[in-house]
Amino acid sequence: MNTQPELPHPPLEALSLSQVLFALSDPARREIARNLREGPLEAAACSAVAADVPKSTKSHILKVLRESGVIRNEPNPNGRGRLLTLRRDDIEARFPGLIDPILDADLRES
Amino acid sequence: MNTQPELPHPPLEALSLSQVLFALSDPARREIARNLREGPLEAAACSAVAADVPKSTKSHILKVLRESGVIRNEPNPNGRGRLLTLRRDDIEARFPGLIDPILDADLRES
DNA sequence: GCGTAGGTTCGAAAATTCTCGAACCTCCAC
DNA sequence: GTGGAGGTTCGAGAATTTTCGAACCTACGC
Repeated sequence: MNTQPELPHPPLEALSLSQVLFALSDPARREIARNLREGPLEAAACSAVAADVPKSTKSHILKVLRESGVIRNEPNPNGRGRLLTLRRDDIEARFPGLIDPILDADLRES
Repeated sequence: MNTQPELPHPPLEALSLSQVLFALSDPARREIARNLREGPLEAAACSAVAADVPKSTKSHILKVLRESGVIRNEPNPNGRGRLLTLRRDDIEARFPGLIDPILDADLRES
């Protein structure tokens, strides 16, 4: 069985606009979120904003995203590592119309 | 004539998503932006997040909003004090659909 | 069993942001 | 012109965030 640690995630009602906006105010964190638009990804596969960022730094990035409720970070049920999921529906339920313009904007910029 | 200082404002093309999101990630700053939805206001009239906040602090709040391109802060052409304007059209042009969900969300929360 | 890939946590140092008093400026009322 | 209301800037200290190595953990391949 998989005994990888279950990390805490804020429930839907606890999502705070300030925290979500803050989490998404960083390009590296936003890039992760954008990577997850098409579906869940293994953390390892997720564009770590370049491979040269230390593990602990990447872990911190994921932590901010997770604690703000932007992503879910769970043990990968059928495989190694962890599975990242964009909490799109939750964000949409709590802050309608918010997430798409944010993720779309980056596409235009680059 | 009015010799009140003209403060620098980023041009439309220079608006950065990161800066805008960061500026709006603070409730006090967001409240100012929300106050300006219906039109420009004198800075003094703008809900300073309570009257007990020191002038320099309020000035700093306005600075973050101005430097991120969220608001305009100009000498009041016909009157005392300064006039604050939400740069709604600029933000909308650069980041379509972004500003309304953010400002709407707070209404629901309170 | 051993090594390694993938990942979290804990400190501590560096960088950024926030807060606010003091000094200063401009306009207006008197 | 004096005074005060409205507001910016500067500087310093407090608080928050970021970065990253070190230590540690689990799952997997061999």
